[in-house]
Amino acid sequence: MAGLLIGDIAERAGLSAPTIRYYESIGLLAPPPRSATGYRRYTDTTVEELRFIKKAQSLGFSLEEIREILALSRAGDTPCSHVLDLSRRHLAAVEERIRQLTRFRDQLASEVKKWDGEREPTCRGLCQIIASAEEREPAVGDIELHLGMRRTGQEKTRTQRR
Amino acid sequence: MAGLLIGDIAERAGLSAPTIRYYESIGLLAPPPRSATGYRRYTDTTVEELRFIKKAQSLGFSLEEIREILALSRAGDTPCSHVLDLSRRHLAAVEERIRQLTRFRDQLASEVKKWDGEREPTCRGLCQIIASAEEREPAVGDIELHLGMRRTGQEKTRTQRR
DNA sequence: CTTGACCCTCAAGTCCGCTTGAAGGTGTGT
DNA sequence: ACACACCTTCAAGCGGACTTGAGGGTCAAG
Repeated sequence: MAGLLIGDIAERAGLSAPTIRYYESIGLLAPPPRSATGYRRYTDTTVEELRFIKKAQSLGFSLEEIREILALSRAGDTPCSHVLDLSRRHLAAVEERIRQLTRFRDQLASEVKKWDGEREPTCRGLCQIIASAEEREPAVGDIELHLGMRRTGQEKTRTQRR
Repeated sequence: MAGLLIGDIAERAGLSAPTIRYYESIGLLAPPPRSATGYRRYTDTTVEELRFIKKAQSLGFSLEEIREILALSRAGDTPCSHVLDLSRRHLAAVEERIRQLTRFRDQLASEVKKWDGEREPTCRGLCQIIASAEEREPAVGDIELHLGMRRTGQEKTRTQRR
């Protein structure tokens, strides 16, 4: 009787029950105690954890990173250069992304505004904005963040033949 | 003899040969002429197209959207409300994302700065930043852009029982 | 004429974050 | 007793953007 069913915390945290089982299966969430008949029994703290996960996710952390963060945070308040590293890498990635998106937004906004008025929108306009966008050269050791940057595959260098 | 091999344009555009074949297979890239022995023969304009694709991608357009844009752009300079729609939706998504990332950056930056000085970094700090982040409620009709926002599953409402 | 670096196709695999389905057990209201 | 909304596990599927592998052909240099 004591404890919330999986559907209850799913509803409170705003995700589905299967998702919660999935999180447990990948070690993101600790397995909760079970009732005599095998039902998972949760407490409100799990709801908090789930909300934390959702927020971290929306900020661009992957489930893997969140798992790490949660593990570290459970380990306590000890100094932790790893967390600092993680944060710094995120910060750099976020700043670069903001810079890039801002430039894109400015161009796109001015184009949309131009169209909103009298002119007929043409595809050329949009294409030119894209074409003139600064190319982002993914550097070695680039951040593997999920901030909308697609991973770029490794480019095997061709051996010169001709 | 005339024309670049797939490996050549791959190298010049900065992607892999299989990727280029893949793009062709999904109709993103027009099938090039072939040599007598079946080798794809490209020109420099394909390299330009591939670079365009890369840029559009880095700005958050999906391959599907890029396909659309390219199709429209090939159709010429004709008025096109679809492009305007597409641009406006992108603009809204980009602005929301910038807003969100900026808030996150500010918090993260101040925390990292605090740690950079004298204090010992703790995991709690990072966790608190995340926990205090504003939750993004994905609205109905939310833009399906790939700007780092994860899709949220539909939440089936539980029927009240107890 | 062999070696080795390219090219071809087609199918299948990968990663992430889930969702969906099948097959079955539980708990409560009527 | 029955319906019905829950719960369980395990397996498979999905979407996007690729990558990898198998099996085989081509072309230029040594």
